[in-house]
Amino acid sequence: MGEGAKPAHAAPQPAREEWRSISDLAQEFGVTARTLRFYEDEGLLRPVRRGTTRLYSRADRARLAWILRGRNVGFSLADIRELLDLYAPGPGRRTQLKAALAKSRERIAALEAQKADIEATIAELEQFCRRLEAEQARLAPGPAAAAGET
Amino acid sequence: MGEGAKPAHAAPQPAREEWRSISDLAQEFGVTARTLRFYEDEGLLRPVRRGTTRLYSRADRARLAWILRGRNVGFSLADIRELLDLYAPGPGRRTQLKAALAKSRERIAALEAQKADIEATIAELEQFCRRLEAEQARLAPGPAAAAGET
DNA sequence: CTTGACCTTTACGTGAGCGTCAATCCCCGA
DNA sequence: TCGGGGATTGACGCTCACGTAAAGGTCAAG
Repeated sequence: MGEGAKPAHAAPQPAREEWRSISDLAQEFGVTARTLRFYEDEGLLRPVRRGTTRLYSRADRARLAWILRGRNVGFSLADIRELLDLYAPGPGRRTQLKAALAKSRERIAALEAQKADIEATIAELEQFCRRLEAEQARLAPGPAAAAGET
Repeated sequence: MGEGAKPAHAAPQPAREEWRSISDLAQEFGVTARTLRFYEDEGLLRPVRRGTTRLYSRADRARLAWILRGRNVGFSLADIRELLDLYAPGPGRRTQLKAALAKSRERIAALEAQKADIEATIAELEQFCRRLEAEQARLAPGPAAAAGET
């Protein structure tokens, strides 16, 4: 360990924040800087600025991870924004609570269905793989070993 | 049973095929006719024609179900076409077998990852729901029962 | 001071996946 | 016979999620 020189009296803050530039963050998450700026325009991220330059905190990174997971499960960016907004400020009013609860449950139901579809697709692909393997085995030792295996 | 008049000497074919028009099929699967024509243009479906009119067989319906499931798990139409093409003609050559196997396994791996993301998202949403329910319970019986529950 | 590596904004381009006319055709029952 | 309802093929439009210049600011090293 011990990457680089540190000032002797270190660590006043409990969490060291470790800010990232946009290109660092992009590389870290396997996206482009364009994508991060786009997400900011869409209201999904709000990095702080030093001058005009964006700086991403740990919270921003966690948020980005959430966003990318949402994207990977098929959420639109609007969906993701809605869920993040839902998540963020514990909504005080009861009607809002009910609405948030309903939306969350809808999402959950849709995700369960999607999960079922994924499992079905995996099952079919695996069966297909087994068929291919059988075919492969049928071809290799079958025709009296025509081509040489050295 | 007994929908409509049938000729007396019925059922020579084992499978009755039950052809569908494009709008019937669309309604049955909850898509539009436009979508079905588009999928045909993209090489995903090949219904037979009576004159110029499309007629969809049971096989077409099964294929469509596969397509829609693929779409629902996030496959692009190009992905779906590739998988269907892979599926269809048992490719004879060993190199093709190996390639098909590799692609299938890649897909499976991606789907497993996606499934994990979905499960994680479901878990978070469920936890969020529990928080909302707790909040709800904290508001209802708390402030001396202001609004009446009859 | 210049160069180069970053950062910024603005803005137009792109591919996927359909939606939406428009014009035409064909068949079927009143 | 004449609508009317559904089928067809274009062809253009639109949204989403970015890609891709273009044109410029800033900072450190050489």
